[in-house]
Amino acid sequence: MRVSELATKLAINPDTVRYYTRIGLLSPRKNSTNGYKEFDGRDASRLNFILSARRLGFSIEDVKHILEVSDQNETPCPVVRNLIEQRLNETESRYQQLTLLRNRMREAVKLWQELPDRNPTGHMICHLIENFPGGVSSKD
Amino acid sequence: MRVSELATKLAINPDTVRYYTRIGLLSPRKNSTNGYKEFDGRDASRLNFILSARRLGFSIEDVKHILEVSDQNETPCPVVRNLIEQRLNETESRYQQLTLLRNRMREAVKLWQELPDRNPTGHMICHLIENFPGGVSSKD
DNA sequence: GTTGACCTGTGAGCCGCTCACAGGTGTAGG
DNA sequence: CCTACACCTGTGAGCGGCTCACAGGTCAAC
Repeated sequence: MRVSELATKLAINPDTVRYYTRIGLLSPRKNSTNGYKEFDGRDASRLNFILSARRLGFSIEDVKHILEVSDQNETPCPVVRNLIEQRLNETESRYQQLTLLRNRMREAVKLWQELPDRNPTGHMICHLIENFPGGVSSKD
Repeated sequence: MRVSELATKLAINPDTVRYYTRIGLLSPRKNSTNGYKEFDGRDASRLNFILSARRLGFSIEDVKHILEVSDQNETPCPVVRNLIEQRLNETESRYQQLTLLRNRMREAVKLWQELPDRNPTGHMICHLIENFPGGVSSKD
């Protein structure tokens, strides 16, 4: 199986397959006559694993680590349980940040419907943005 | 005012001030004897504007665009209203994605508490990850 | 033999900083 | 005047995870 066939099978970009190979997550044989990558069934399940892990929020570095353990025929499960706790914490934190951002943006859109346009002045570029609550205090 | 003083005043990294200067958002005078950047009050309010805009989810490119309009003494407000709609849409979409990811991760953590560790096999690297519901269908 | 769709490896681009580097400058203390 | 030492300079690279661009090789069908 060559790059594009594998990529099509798993519904991803061929360049992603090449990329994973480049960074050592996949190790296809190379056709000795033309140098093309040749993937087999094991490569396909390996790639399938990588994609599943990515969908669960594991980083490429995490995946690399998990594969190293598994490649030594040790169970990667403890590592996996450990890593997902960390990644979940980070995700919760990003989620909070993003929720706050979304709320600010929604509030801005709503608030700005009531406000007029204004020309910039020497110390004000856009009053909509600069007067939006939550900026750096100006009585500093 | 020099880089570090301005950075301290607005509680950001001096390198960020340098970066914004580098990409043309800020244009401090240069001290002719030593080449150091010299910021004045207008630079400070400009930077304050940039930071406020960033906190509202505008991209650097957006900020650049808004500043260009404002620098020609035109009101940037229509542009600002237009841009925030786009950014809000993108943010809502990222928010949905992140919510789904967070839910998958939480569910995985919960589900995996009931499941044992297992050694890798020829076609399975980590059953926790590969058997997690929502992966690519295997009856393909 | 020619077309045209595939393949190769490598380098760069995306975003928004942040850090590293090598060297110049400013200031306080001896 | 000399020495520390903290600051400043510009530029280049690194982060993550791809994605695209490039120049050229390969292969099947006609």
